[in-house]
Amino acid sequence: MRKLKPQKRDNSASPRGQQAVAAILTAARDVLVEEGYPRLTMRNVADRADMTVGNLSYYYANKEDLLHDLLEAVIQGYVEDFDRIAENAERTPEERFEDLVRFLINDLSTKETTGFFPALWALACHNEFAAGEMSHVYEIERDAFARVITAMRPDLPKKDRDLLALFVSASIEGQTMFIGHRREKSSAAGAIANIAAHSFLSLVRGIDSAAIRGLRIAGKSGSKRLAS
Amino acid sequence: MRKLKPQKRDNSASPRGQQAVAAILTAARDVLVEEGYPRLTMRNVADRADMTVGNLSYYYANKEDLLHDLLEAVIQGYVEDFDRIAENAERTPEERFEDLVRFLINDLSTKETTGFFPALWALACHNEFAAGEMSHVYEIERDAFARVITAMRPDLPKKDRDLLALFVSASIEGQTMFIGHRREKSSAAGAIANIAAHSFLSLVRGIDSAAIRGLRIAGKSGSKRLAS
DNA sequence: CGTGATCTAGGACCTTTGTCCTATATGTTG
DNA sequence: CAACATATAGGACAAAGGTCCTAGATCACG
Repeated sequence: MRKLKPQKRDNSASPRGQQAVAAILTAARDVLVEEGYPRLTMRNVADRADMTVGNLSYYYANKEDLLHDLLEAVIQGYVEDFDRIAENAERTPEERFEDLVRFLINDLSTKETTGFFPALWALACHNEFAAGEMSHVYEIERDAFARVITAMRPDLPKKDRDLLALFVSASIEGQTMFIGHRREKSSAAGAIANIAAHSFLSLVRGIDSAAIRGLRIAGKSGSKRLAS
Repeated sequence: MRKLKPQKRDNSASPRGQQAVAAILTAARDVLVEEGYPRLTMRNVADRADMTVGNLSYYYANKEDLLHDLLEAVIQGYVEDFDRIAENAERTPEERFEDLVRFLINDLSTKETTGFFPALWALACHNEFAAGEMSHVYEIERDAFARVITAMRPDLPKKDRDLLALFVSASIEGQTMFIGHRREKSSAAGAIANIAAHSFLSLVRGIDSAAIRGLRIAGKSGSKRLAS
């Protein structure tokens, strides 16, 4: 949230000020993505935004406020993307499902996503606000999946559809560290997208509630669990 | 790596010293897991190990060395687990595959895993050594999967088996943030484990190279991609 | 033009942190 | 016991970082 000094409101947000705030948030995002959270310092952000610490602290009186606005702004960008895709009325549910999977996996390869999300996950472990923002963006993502899955499998209870959405969404996120921007397996991104589309589509098409509750069936010996 | 002063070798590692190093590494891991990387300071580690910074710096002259030993030690623990399971000769390949999936998902719920890995992922983005350790542990994990997949699907080319191992391994890691220790969906861990076992088993049993290369087949309209 | 709001630079400050040094303590070994 | 390696505490030091303050610059507008 913009700085609120006792005597000044940020209601104004004059054009110059808005531009400065935008530059600050972009600079902050770049620092976070390119150098990591420990290097996200007021001075580093100010330098990258071509201003001084003194000026930065005119807009953001403390680091916490800056981090809040930064997370909010970045998360908001992703939220808008999800909604746009999930609502594409020109596609069948199965097509929309595959669109979502491929869009998300494709997005993992961008420098911003590969750099931002691992930082967010780590931050969310010990920062209440980051945890909330993370919760928010993934709720939107799962909801997008859940709507499409509902169209594909109206027979499944809502609880099971939500679980499928959770599983698919989480599975896709997990690819980040491996096929993300400049990662070891980034050349496999295309094949992984194909496997993911195939695997998740088959899963949603074919699974039944019994399997989710762990009642074994098709072609397997009864599962004797490992001693943990 | 233990401190090597010019005049002293660490070849000795006397019993008292070994104990101190163990206490330091445990303390460091706890700080990282419970408070996050930014709070992993020499003083915090020393406090938790019930010693002074001066004494800590006798064992670790700098933070980088401490971080190296910490990551190495934690990673080594996981590596040993994977090998133990993948080599269990009493189980069929499909059983071993399911064992691996369920073991990994089960492990996500531990405080150590839920806290350590997100920190490692973020660290690996900008720290060469962390990237190497992360690469190492996942190589072992994928290799465990790849061996079992080879037994299940000897007909598939090695390249495809490796891709399946990558996809499965990454998908499981992605569950961490959601069903991990004290996470929003941790109560769904059991159902997610069932879905994962079902989904990944079906995938490995049924996929063919054509699907991995993106040649559409079963029951779908040809894929017109989204404009990115 | 001039007056008030907005913006900016520069620096001061205090705390945290990594690193280092020295004086003791503790243990081991001849 | 004497001598030596090992271990520990306590503090010093500089660098980095978050925060704050003040003096100007810039700008909108009457």
